[in-house]
Amino acid sequence: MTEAHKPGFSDCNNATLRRAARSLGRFYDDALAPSGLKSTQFGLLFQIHISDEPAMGTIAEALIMDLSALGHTLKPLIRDGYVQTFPDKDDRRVKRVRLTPRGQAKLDEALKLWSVAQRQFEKKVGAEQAAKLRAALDAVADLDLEMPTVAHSL
Amino acid sequence: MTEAHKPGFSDCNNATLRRAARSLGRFYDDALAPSGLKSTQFGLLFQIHISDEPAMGTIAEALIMDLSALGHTLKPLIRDGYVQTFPDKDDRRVKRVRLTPRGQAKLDEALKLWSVAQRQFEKKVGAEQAAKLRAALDAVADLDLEMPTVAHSL
DNA sequence: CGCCGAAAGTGGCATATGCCACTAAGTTGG
DNA sequence: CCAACTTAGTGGCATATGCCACTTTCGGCG
Repeated sequence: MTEAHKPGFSDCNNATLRRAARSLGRFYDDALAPSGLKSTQFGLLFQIHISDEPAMGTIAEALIMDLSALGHTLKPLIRDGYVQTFPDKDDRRVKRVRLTPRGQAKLDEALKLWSVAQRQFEKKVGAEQAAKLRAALDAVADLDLEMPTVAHSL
Repeated sequence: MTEAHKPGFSDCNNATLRRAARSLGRFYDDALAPSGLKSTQFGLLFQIHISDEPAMGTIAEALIMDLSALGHTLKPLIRDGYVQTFPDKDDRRVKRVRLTPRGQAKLDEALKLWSVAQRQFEKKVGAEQAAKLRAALDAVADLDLEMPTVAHSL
């Protein structure tokens, strides 16, 4: 096996992932800056766009993010008039989300900026490689990881 | 499963990366929870540990994070007595960082928890695959991405 | 030596994210 | 029908990160 057993932190999958996320996030943020959107906001707007007036829980699940975190992240977008929420007709607990016309326009604007960054990235790493990487990341994200914590089976 | 993904533009490399980071981050956070450290804090402590009383700028560079962000992230760790800072002897602008004995102990404690999560992860995706993924992520993080920004003279 | 621009941090402000406790609203079993 | 449980969000609190505007030091340079 030729390698050490001692924990080399440089081998931490999570730390490596976060580091890459900071780096790439910065790049996409810069690209989107002219639109005034952060890459996270752009992603959120897009997710709403491709869904059909999704419930908050649905969005949170798709993005694998905490429901309350989504609620917080949504606030600036609501404040700026890009999205609006409305109660589900059948279940009053459910709050659905949709883009406003202004949000749609902003998304369209951001998409142009995004595609430049996206192309730039794929030019660097290769479209094929990028696709593989995304597939790997999706696989990781969808892993059903559980801590072998003994006392947690209830 | 239950993917709310539609083909096409939802192939944003950045969004995919963040999504995976949220997912994996939670897993490692859960694993480290008994120590009271977040995975980010653990990573930071470790980085300090493997460096030799690094300057803040050095740490920020290694982790590809904003210097001011590092400063903020460091605060809870200082407050809790895990790390301490001290001025560089030759350059009074430079602030160096080191673990306190207590920080070292906490890191040791966290390392045990971390290794469980790490092993769990690698068991799921395979050590080989994990290594490849980390390599790919490091490559992405170290890419010299530049926006083909149109105008401007520096 | 004294002014100037670069380098390293700090603080403030804003968004990103999570967890927890709590409320409101469906669901279900008796 | 009502109590108990479950589901969907909210609000508060804390950390994670970034950018920008300073402030303090350093390193030149005339």
